[in-house]
Amino acid sequence: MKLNLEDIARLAGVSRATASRVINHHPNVSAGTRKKVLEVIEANHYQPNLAARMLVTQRTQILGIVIQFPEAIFVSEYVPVLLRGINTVTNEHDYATLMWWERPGVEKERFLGRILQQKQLMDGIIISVTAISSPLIDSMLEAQIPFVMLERPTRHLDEISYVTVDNRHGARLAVEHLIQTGCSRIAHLTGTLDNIDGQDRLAGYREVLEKHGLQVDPALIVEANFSRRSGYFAMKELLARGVDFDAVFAGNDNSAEGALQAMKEASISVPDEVALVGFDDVPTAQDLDPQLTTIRQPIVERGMRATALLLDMIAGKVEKPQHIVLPTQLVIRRSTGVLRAEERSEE
Amino acid sequence: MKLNLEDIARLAGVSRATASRVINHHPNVSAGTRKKVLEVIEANHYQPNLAARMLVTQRTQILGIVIQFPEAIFVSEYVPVLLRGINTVTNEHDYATLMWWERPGVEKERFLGRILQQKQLMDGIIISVTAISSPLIDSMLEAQIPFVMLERPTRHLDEISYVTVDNRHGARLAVEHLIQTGCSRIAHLTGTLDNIDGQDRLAGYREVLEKHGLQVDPALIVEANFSRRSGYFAMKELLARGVDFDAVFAGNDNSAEGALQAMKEASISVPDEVALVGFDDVPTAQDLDPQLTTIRQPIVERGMRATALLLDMIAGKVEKPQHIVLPTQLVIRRSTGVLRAEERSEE
DNA sequence: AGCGCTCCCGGGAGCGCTCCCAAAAAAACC
DNA sequence: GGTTTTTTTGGGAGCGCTCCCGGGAGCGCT
Repeated sequence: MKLNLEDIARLAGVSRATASRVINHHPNVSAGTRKKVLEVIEANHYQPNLAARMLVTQRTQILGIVIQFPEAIFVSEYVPVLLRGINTVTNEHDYATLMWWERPGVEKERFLGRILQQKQLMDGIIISVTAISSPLIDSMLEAQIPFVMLERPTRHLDEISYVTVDNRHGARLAVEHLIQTGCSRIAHLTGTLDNIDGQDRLAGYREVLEKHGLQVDPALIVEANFSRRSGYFAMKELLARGVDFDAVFAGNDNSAEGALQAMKEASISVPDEVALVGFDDVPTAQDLDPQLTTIRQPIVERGMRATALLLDMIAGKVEKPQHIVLPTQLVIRRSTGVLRAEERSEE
Repeated sequence: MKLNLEDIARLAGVSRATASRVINHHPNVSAGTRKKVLEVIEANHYQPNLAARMLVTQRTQILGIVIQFPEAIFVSEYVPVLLRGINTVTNEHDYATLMWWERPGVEKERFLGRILQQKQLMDGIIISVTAISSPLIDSMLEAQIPFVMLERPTRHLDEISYVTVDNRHGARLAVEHLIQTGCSRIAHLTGTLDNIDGQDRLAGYREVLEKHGLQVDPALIVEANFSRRSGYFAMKELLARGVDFDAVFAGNDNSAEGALQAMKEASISVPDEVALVGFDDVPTAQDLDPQLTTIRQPIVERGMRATALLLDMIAGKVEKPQHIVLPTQLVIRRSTGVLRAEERSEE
């Protein structure tokens, strides 16, 4: 009962080739026949068979998204916002997205095997990994499948395209801001440290302290992993250490939120006693009490640019790997005490 | 350079048909030729072309997952845990998953159109919607595509398969427990109320109160939406109302967490002054301080069962729509004050 | 030896589409 | 009006696979 292109062509009184042209928006079809064919298609709710099309075009119109995040980070706001960015572009280009979500450490080989096995289904892949060195990357390179990373890789830099943000610069902005507001004992709750974003933010933090002749006190650095809970416990740990501090630069907004909660429980006032800066500027950063000063990274754009780049690569429009670094910017809110309530900047 | 089945057959000295039999584990192939063919496949890293296979078998080996959640709920732990359950089964059966995530209210028609357009790519679909009435359901029924819902639908009950949990019973357990521990002014922070799960939990709450001759006080019911933030603000709202209460039954663990935070800020002790019960038993329920008494629903199993059912439907093993309701169970922890620390039950 | 039966195997059709190429029609030009 | 150019159309091959069907080899039995 399902009609195929042949049927449509017959009903419209044209050849299969012409009907195909209409469907694929080829220019050389007269207005009359085009209209005729479209009517028949419409009347019969015809939809071209995608498998057949894939077979001959060697294109699937599907993009893979590989996310190697632990659940704790998967549930952070970063992921859905990123997905939103990716989807914006895929939707525009009629691409579907095949999602691969791997919890690190869980059946690693099988995961990779499965991706490799189904790689034909995807015209290209967007990869976001927390762990810096992943066998995935090597496999992708070997498999010759177009892919774009969302983090700066540590190896094969000149063979891999990626879209990232200027984490180091952002971290510098954060710490500079804290210093300018008069803080001198600045703690850092790190991000995931086998993740390049986390490393870069830590590096930026160190850099600014050194530049200002402040010593980098290991007692002020607590390792966390970008999750809210880790921020909470890192802050508890920091408090337990009994060291003196007047500001906290958290690895991201999530961990900042956790840290804030821990400070509230310890009756420490933000920003009066301790200034707090996050990173990312996820939507909820503005909803915290106090509103969170943070480093904005264009998450949506990060996803969009990566996707657009990937599509260009698939289309053969990109000759050599592209490295895109999006800017970060300081967004000042209440948690660093600079603004009085009436001065709060609007979005 | 890419080999096809023809090449493999030639290299192994057999016909294409025989090579195909080997690949598809057909029985009638002699051990010798099977071995031969497998060797050639192995040596050349041959992978069958999925598009061609799809074209002839009419199967894609892809499952669609449609999630209609706002971002706030998407980031709750429920989603990744559910996905984990689904993936467990799809992985076992070599199915890939195409994910469609819709933020309610955002370009609804286009979303539906896209799914319909690509429905051929999916052998079946798993649907989880917050909004009770969704045009999606009607479209799916009309499109004759096998699907399983993760919530009990309100219409077409006898045409739709679903896997849900006994929300109402769970809610009853929660409130009964609170009453047994001596609470009488029990507040409820509802779940999303245009969601059937949320409705059922509210209904269970009402039912138990009435059964015990306690009046259902509207002042004790605050609408929330399953997100942590909504729980936080709902609790603030409840406190602002100035009504007396000695227990809170939250729509889920996330909102319970938010409520807990609000109570901490208001210096209300849980469980000493107010007992708190959640719903879901997500992993972090045990990490809260105090650990959260909650109603456990088998989230992973919910995903697994739905997926398994869907695969059975696709295989034609299911003649009429199935309705699966998984049990819920009370998990008592510190937040209802029943257990002293040394009595805490282990998992 | 002859018969029937099972077990293996190969030939060939066909899934539904795109795209090349050549032919036909239309348009443009002198 | 004839010729060249451009535009529009159709025929046919081919993408890589599965599966039906029929033929042949091998085996056991009378």
